[in-house]
Amino acid sequence: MAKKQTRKQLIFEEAAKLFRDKGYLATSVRELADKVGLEPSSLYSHIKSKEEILQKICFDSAQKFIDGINEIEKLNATPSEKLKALIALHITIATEDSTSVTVFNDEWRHLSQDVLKEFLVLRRDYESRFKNIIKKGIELGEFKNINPSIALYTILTSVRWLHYWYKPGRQLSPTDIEKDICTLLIKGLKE
Amino acid sequence: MAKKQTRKQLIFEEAAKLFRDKGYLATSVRELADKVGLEPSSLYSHIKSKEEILQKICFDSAQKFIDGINEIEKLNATPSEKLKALIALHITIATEDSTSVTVFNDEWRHLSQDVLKEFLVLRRDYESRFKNIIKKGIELGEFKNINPSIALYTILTSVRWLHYWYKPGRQLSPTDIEKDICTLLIKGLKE
DNA sequence: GTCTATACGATGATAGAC
DNA sequence: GTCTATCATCGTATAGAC
Repeated sequence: MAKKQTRKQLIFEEAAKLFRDKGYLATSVRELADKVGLEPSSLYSHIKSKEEILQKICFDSAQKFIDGINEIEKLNATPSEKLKALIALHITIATEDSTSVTVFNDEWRHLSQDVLKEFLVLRRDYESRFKNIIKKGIELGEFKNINPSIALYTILTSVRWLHYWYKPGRQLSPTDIEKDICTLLIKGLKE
Repeated sequence: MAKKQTRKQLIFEEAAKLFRDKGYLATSVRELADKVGLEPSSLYSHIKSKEEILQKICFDSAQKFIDGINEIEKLNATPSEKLKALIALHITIATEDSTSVTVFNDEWRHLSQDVLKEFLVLRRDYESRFKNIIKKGIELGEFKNINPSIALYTILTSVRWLHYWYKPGRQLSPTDIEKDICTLLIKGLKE
């Protein structure tokens, strides 16, 4: 049932790759049409607009992070364990679906006003929940007393290069990467 | 002598802000002209092209990082101390000149082919020198034995959110931020 | 240096035949 | 659903008068 790739799916996939490689604005509808083997106008039988594609990518990715943090919050676990799970979540999403995540990370600002607003609400909410876990850890004395926002953003962005470096064929598996990044962020680089 | 702001300087400054806020491609020459109070065509008495501005921003920023690492490599210091100095360098540049750094970070890919190539050579060289300091630290047993590339990119990107969060008026000074980020990356979040 | 006027290509998107 | 034809708009940049 989910075996056959519809043309619509193909369009979204090729668009994601182009958006990732060149950026949303630098990707033309003509170029996308070319990639999927259609005339530009034919695309519009499948999509409403170029922005519709960006919207889907951004909100689908956002949903993955939200689903992840929903599960993690439910865990009966310490803040340390939750933080580890969050880092793992980011690494999993970044390695399993690197194309979408790149677009989600870098191109969201080209969403049109109303949609952008909606997107930023989701993001702010996610960040706030992530930060609460850090705060709780500090409160309980599990974490060092550093500024929670600084910790949050440092951790959030410190996995944002993965999509650009990680290639499925590499010697390092996502698990290896996760181990090193967790070590670095939680125990520090210093021996 | 450097007191008077020339119109050319004003153009570059306003362009940097627009590129930062909207992205290079989303910024039109018409809009830039409007910001500096000129007709679009008049800009071309001061600049050769829109891309010339992007080039200047990217290469000027690159030079700051290169100057910084030049000095740090000369220090008679341990890898730990050099790493701290490198993190401080990134934070200083990101807080003192956040506009340019944002553009440098996010918009370099819109440089045209030849210039882009040149830029990537500089970046690769910088990253390689940064990585060597990490490798040396691992070799000497000062740092944990984690993958040097992972450490490099985690550290590099972990200061890349600053320009978006840091406002000169904040309660936290660049020194405070530097302290927390260094603690997090070097000693880890865990107490 | 600044202006008005404009070239001219690329853009996202639509109309309507098949 | 796909095509050809086309639109309106906007992009960077230039020409030439003042």
